Amino acid sequence: MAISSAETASYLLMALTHDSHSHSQSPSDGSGSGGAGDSEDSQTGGRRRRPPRQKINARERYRTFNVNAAYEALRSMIPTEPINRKLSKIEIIRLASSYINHLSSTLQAGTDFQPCLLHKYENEGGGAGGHTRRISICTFCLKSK
DNA sequence: TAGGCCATCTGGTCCT
DNA sequence: AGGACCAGATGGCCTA
Repeated sequence: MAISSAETASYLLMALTHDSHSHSQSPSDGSGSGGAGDSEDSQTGGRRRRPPRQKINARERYRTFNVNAAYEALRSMIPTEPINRKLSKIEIIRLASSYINHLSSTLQAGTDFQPCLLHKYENEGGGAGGHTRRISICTFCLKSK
């Protein structure tokens, strides 16, 4: 995947507009890496004839591309160390959620020094409950100094 | 080498 | 009817 996202986008758009008549090579046309790989299906031995899927596949690739672009946009808003640390999609979602909580606590607490901890204590009356509670340490609180 | 992650294909369902 | 969205299946790549 050494292709820039701009190139990928234009390629996907091309694939969409010129929908399907190209059985030619492309990063993955027809049978990429997954699935049954027989999008043509009816070759020599095949009896059934399914409608061509290239156009639908191209649309799905374009949709996936847009989803990934959204992931990238979200990723760019999450501070990490190092700044360009690779995050999986599930990490992006979890960290983004956590970061939103952190920012929200920062607003409520009026400080950016461990706001999540402060906010938690304010909300819960400082731990008057009798039983021990687990204190979850916010990743972003740990980093802030 | 196993496990995690990902892209792609595909069929189903819902919506316009 | 066609497109968007989704989930399952599958195979490739990468890392511990």
